[in-house]
Amino acid sequence: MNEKTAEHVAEVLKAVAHPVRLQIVAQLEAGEMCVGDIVEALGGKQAITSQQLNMMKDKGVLNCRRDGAKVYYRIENKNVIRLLNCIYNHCDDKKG
Amino acid sequence: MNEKTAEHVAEVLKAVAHPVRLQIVAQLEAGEMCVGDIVEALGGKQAITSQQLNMMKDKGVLNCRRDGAKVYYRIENKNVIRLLNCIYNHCDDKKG
DNA sequence: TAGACATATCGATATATCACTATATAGTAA
DNA sequence: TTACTATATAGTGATATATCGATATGTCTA
Repeated sequence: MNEKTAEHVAEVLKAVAHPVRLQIVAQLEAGEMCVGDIVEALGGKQAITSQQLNMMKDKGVLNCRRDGAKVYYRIENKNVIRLLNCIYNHCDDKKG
Repeated sequence: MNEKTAEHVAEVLKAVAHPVRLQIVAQLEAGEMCVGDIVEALGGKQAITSQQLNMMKDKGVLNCRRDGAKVYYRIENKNVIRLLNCIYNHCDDKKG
């Protein structure tokens, strides 16, 4: 793996390498959600959740659209889903 | 995803979410290597490489065995390889 | 317009990570 | 033992990240 690729990949991985951000992505796997619903679903704080959503959007993991007062986030980088599946397998392996 | 799982997964992701550590893992995909050879292959510094190897070992990503004066590291968490493949696919997608 | 609600941003602080030098430890060979 | 090679660890300062309360911005409705 060349250095440029490594740096880009590390960026994407860092974007999701956080407990709350992983849970956000897991939530969004089922479909887009607005900020308020994500906050409620995960029991987080509004400001922090918004920051994390924006951060993942900046890194290309998520994208969003505004509908009236609400902003709906969705997974933009579909490979993140595959990544999550790899991780779930890992957890299964550790159990078995 | 429950919080406990999310925390564990985030730990593993953080362990590889670094350009040099990604390159180390990519190197080790072909088989075990001793520290000195990894240092030489990636052009890093001895101390830093050793720290990163130990860090990934602590997180369960790598494991090692001593053979005389040399210490050979290998990938312990095979799912990290699958993870890398997901990532490579991601890069391909971005190009195409 | 005012007021309510949804989301984003600011500014401070705490903590974590990074790369680095110097040094310590472990093993080999004389 | 000494000298040498291989690897690990300690201590430091710079930078990055996390979290927080407070506040700003955007959108709707009346």
